[in-house]
Amino acid sequence: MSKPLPVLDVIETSCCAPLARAPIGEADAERVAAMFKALGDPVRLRLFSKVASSEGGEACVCDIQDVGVSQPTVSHHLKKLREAGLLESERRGSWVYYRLAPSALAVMADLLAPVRA
Amino acid sequence: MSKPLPVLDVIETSCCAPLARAPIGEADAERVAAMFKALGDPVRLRLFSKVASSEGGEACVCDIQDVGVSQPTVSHHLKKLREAGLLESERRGSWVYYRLAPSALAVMADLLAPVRA
DNA sequence: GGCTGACATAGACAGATGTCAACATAGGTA
DNA sequence: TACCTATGTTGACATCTGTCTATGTCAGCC
Repeated sequence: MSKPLPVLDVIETSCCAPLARAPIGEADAERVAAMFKALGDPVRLRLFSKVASSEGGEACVCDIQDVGVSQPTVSHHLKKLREAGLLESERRGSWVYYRLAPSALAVMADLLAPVRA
Repeated sequence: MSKPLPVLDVIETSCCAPLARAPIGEADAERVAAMFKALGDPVRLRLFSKVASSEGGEACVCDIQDVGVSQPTVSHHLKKLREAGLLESERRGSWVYYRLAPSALAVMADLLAPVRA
């Protein structure tokens, strides 16, 4: 197995086999679906992409909140992304900075990895 | 631009830059979010994984419908996966076979590719 | 202290979503 | 023809979700 040890409470560095390798289990499906669901909204996807692509790996809310919805709605979506384990946040002075959760991208990319015949 | 020509009606073989490379545009976000949204339900994720991991690359509905919900609900979810461009279906005799849409996995995996610093 | 800016929370609301039972359809078999 | 099996469709329902306005909280500045 390429999964040495389950590290943290959320999905860390690895979760399960690629979706195309073996049928995902019921419990794993629940957790993984929550991650994909978080990206399943256009506004959240844009916020996530803005954070992920921002210089220095983090972005202040004020830098990314121009997505066509109200400020509370932005805050609501960022919370969802945090709860899904995709983003982390930290307050510094007046501003709150968001950055990618360490292995969020890798976990999802692994799940979607094509299985060479 | 690395997007020579939009080929089909859905996202074909490529859509846009990885989420972590540049902020995704509004229109692209709409289309991509629909794909992730389709995987954002545990039942759909399991159905998708069952099809994707099935031998020969395709599976009859009767082989995958044991996911804890009624048959109409399974049918409903498979339709959603089809509409999202993730699965294709074909009727052969009494049975309907589902298989992975050609580049579905690759498109999503590319979007989630980490951008090496 | 009071004020202002940045962000989060609470509550309300319309619309979307997941589920089921009932029905429809399509193909095989007799 | 009639019947059965496999699957899709319809309509109804409760719940979830995205959005807003209003309000709260926290930090800096006067």
